[in-house]
Amino acid sequence: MNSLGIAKPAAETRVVVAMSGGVDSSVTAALLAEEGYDVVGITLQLYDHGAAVGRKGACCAGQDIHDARSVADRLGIPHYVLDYESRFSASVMEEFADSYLKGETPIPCIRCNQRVKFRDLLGTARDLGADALATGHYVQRVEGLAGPELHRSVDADKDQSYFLFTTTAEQLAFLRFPLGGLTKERTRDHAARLGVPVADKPESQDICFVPSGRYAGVVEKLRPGAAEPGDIVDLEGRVLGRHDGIIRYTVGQRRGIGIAAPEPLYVVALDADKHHVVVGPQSALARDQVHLRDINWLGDAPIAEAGERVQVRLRSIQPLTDAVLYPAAAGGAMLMLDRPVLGVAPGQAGVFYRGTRVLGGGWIAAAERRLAA
RNA sequence: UGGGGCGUAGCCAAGCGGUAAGGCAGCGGUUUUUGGUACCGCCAUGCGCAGGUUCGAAUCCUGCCGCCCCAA
Repeated sequence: MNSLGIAKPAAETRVVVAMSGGVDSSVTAALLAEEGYDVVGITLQLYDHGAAVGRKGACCAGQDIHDARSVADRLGIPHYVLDYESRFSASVMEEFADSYLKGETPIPCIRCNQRVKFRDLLGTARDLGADALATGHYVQRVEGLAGPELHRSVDADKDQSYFLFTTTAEQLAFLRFPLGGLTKERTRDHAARLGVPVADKPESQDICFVPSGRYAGVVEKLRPGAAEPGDIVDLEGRVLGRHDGIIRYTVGQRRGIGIAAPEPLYVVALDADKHHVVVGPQSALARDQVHLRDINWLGDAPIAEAGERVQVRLRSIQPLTDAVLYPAAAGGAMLMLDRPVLGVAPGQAGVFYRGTRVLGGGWIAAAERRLAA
């Protein structure tokens, strides 16, 4: 049994590494190559920055691909660039735009993992005769009694399990995450030690196809006329001001509303039909009952009808909240939170944990406040 | 045009003789593989305008301008 849990010598184990051109995936490839695995680097070309942003000469995607190739050359491993632009567009960007039109707050990164990296790329890896697909995600794959389990990374600050909740048991069987047990600092140490060319590259943090955070422009590009102006109203429906399109707002948002009031105003809801941005005080954001759809369940047994005690994360950067999870119709679920959470936005993900283990997750469809007892 | 009140940054607003609080909005930053939240920082040489009193006024006085209210 080798370090990846496969019953073959490393040299006879082929591992495809998804190389983005960043530090993490580069170190992933480097570490596996150092151990003697038959590493094949693959970089996906997902979009054309020039087209997405409507301007030429800003081809960050191109630079990243170039970086990935440099790393592969340095490591002496084969490297392929695959054109996944049409798949990415169909599987991620179209839904991204439509989600905004519905007044939701999508997370394209999860769709990308679910529908591109862990579906299409994983299939390609199998076609290449690989034994596993490795990525630079900060999550852990732990062999449990009933098969591989998904766990949060050792480095709590870097944990990316929230973005991987859609990973299925079948995908997990084939996936490996060599960085899950490392801290970011140790990853950078490895990068320096192994002479990875991108060791000092800064963290990426925006949506990859939305440079400089101007996502509204991307949505308008994909859905011309999407940004219809409308009223900003309070909880009673009084008009307080105007906005340039609900696609520019998200539930829980404070800045950018532009209305002076005795206390800060937050976006409480988005009404796509009326083009209303509903605002109110922070207290109006409290939600303790959350409805989820398209649940991916990774527990050993089905969700208990009587309720499943879990901890949940409803936003990527947010502390875990204790809750009870109940199964619902049509592959959905309902969460009863022990304490109210602020800014629960439809379109975001709700991910369940027990200890460090990821039990699954779903997409937030709606959230409400139970009447205070 | 009799009586009363008010005019302080984009909005609200404290100050009532001692050298412009605070909140909201806005801007900048930190954090962050999703716009967000949170946190930190910045934001009126000037208080409707013009004079006067005073060592010193947004705060006192005079005039003007502009709003608002009351004239049953």
